[in-house]
Amino acid sequence: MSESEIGAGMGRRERNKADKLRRIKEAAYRLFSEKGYDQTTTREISADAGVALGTIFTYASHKRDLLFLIFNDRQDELRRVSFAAIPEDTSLADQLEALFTPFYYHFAAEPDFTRYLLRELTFFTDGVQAPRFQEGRLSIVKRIRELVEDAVADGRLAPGNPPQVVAEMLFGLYQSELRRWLSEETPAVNDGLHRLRTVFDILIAGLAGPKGE
Amino acid sequence: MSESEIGAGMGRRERNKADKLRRIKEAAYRLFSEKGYDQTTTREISADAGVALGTIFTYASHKRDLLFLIFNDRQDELRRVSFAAIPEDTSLADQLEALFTPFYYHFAAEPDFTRYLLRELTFFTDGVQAPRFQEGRLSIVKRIRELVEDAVADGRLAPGNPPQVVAEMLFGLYQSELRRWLSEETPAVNDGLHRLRTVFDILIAGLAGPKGE
DNA sequence: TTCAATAAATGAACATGTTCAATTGTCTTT
DNA sequence: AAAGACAATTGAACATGTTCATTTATTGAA
Repeated sequence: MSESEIGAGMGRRERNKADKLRRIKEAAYRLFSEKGYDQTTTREISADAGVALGTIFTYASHKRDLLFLIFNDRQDELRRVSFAAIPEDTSLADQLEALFTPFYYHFAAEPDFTRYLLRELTFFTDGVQAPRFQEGRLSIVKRIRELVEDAVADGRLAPGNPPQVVAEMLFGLYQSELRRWLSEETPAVNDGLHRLRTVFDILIAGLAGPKGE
Repeated sequence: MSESEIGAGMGRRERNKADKLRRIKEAAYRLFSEKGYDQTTTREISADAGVALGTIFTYASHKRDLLFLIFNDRQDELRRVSFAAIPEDTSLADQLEALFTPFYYHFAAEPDFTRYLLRELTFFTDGVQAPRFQEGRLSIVKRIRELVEDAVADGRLAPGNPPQVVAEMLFGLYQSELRRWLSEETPAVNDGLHRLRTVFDILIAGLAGPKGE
């Protein structure tokens, strides 16, 4: 299904394309990870992938787009795993922690790459690959919204708050926590998750406490 | 006090420097606002400011740094106004709304410039001007923390939550709201502030409601 | 198989951010 | 005032992202 899969039913043209795309992804990922995004030149990537310089720009509209090209495949798989890991019949905080855990493990394994990714993504929606990346984020917010709605439905959360707003708050807090966590030299998964859990617990319990403000 | 102020007690050298800096700031701001950050070249800025190309890079370490060079002066003033506007003897939500209101007005007046600023600032701490910008953000978090501590002290908020974490949550929510708000074509101050207020109210009241989860 | 049509790949040329050795201007000392 | 020391400025040279006219490869039709 994905354009990167090298199937048998493809003609020569498609097979060559898929192969070039794979080589470009591999070269870009390896170089970005080893030397850093800024220190890697598009010429190096093209040489390493065994394609001409211009070919890079038929697969990614610009260098930034390469980051998303690389990450999009992983994101699909990550999201699948992450959604599957959400337990039922438990608290919203438990569910959210389960949802985000795979992301923390993945990002901890490649903190440099993740930092470049986060840096380049803000307000960046043009390009060939970036829209697919943004879609992925939206689908996470959507899943969180469903969790919130379920929790409200069976009384684990109070009704009244717009579920979309609540979902965006939770995702916003995740993002700001992620940035803080990645600011550390070598972010530890447990630290990051623990802090994220704390933050979610505070939002659920509220700052005012049981008696209200 | 600020290096950009053109005082009388300066020698020729310092006066020339201050004047060049002012011209560079003005040219960069005008061009960024008119044509956008990406569409403005450093050559244009240098020509417009009446300095050589290389001179740009003695005041800003790179193009990105120009954004912070421009914004830092404004940020100082903004923060002064903003802190002064915080009312006492009222709810934390009111205080936070007052704190952030001047920022929303300022950003609404130059949404394009603000978008470039936000885009470039993530994980970006090197350069000559960027550190001062980051300091500004830290001092806002610090002020929020004080507000939280005061609110806990006189019983408007429940004790028990680490004030630093709470302050960072509030600032994180502000940032994510700001990004969402600026994603709109022409962001309206009232819409943005209303949504921010909603988000703060939800955090203060908690998702679980009075009875707890 | 041959040929036209189309898609893909190429890399030289260009655009633009950044560096730095050389130059110019300012200040301090005598 | 002159000279030496120092700071600031300069722009040519360089590095690197991106474009695009040209070339090459693949496909489907005759």
